[in-house]
Amino acid sequence: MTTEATRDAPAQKPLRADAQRNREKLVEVAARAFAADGVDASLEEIAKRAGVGIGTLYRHFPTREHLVEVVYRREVEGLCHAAEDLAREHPADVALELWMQRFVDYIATKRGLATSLRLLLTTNSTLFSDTSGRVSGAMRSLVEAAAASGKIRADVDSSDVMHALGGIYSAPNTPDWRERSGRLVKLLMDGLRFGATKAG
Amino acid sequence: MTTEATRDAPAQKPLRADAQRNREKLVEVAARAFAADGVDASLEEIAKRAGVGIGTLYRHFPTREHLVEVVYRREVEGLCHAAEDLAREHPADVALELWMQRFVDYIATKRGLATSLRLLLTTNSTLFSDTSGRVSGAMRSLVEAAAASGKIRADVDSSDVMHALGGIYSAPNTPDWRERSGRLVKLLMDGLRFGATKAG
DNA sequence: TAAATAAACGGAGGCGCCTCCGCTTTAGTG
DNA sequence: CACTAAAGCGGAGGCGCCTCCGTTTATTTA
Repeated sequence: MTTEATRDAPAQKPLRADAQRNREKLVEVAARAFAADGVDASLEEIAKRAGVGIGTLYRHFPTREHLVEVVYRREVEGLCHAAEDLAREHPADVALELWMQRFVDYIATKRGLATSLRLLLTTNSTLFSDTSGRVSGAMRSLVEAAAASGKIRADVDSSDVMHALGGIYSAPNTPDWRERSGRLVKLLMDGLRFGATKAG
Repeated sequence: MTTEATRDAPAQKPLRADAQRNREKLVEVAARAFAADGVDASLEEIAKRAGVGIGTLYRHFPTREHLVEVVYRREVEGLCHAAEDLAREHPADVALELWMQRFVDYIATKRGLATSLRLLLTTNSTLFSDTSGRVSGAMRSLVEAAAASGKIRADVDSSDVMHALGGIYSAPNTPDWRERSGRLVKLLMDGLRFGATKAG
């Protein structure tokens, strides 16, 4: 990687300071809006809350999909960062568990975006491979670290864990979805801790 | 199947005569509009051209997708009807060839609708299985009739022919797409006629 | 620091979406 | 035919999308 001003501005000439600020603010506000109201959140409302004109929003993100994509990438990025932070600050098994809980939140937003995200992911295959690669990479290092430290059993593969989490995504959209998913993660952790050399 | 007033109104109490008329006109106009301008054709424009108010359009088709679906089903229906008509009016091999040419037109519209149709077909799997079943059924009877009459070789399966036509759909969207596809159909027919018992 | 210029801003305006509900038409009924 | 209820109509109105371009601001240059 060469030097670059910031994520989201790869190989572009650096944005003017105000433009940079506005762009970041927009993404941040949009992330909240999409999470709260789904992808159909009003772009004019997003612009207003970010304190910019609608024109500014459109200059930065020529279509709604552009904005959704950037928000989604940011989400993934955050999830992966969290993996590193958690690994640094907690015992390996706890880190894994906390991360999986955060993963549940991530899936929750992803479901909010469901329809158009699905379209986006089939249309833009780069987006799909980029993000799924990064997420499963993050998970792999957490699982491997936990296994190496003896906090979870050593005979599991991270892809198995990923697969187990698949149930979260496909579970029906009931109101208690979040609690169910939380329990699923706990259950999964119990299974992973069972028979570990340094169970705790 | 029980008695039903009309296609598109299965198991509903029959529409009032004016409603029926308006509905049909709307579908007809929409079909043209979608073919010409893609799925983003203005619904208000469609309503106007059909000589009804926008409210009427929305009463019959609560969302754009509903309308797209009905138009698409009608398209498929027309394609299948054409198979029967052509089979009645032409020698079996000619019928098959003409039908495949019409199939090209059908694919052309389908491409126009591409993005939202893809979404619709993954969302609404009934639509997918219904239509693909009907289309491949139509093709099968044409191929079998042509094979039975000795106008094309007997050792081909209709699914092979379908597969061969797949190239039409996946071909890049160049301006000369239609001609290319026409040539592909001719080429395919030559292959099918080669070694037929009653080649002509 | 001031002037010059390129970059970015923002919101008015035009268009399409969709809902809502008072008005019109149809299909019965006597 | 006249009347009525139910079915259907339609377009005004409110909102969101997106473009366009005159105005403002950051950066560079002197």
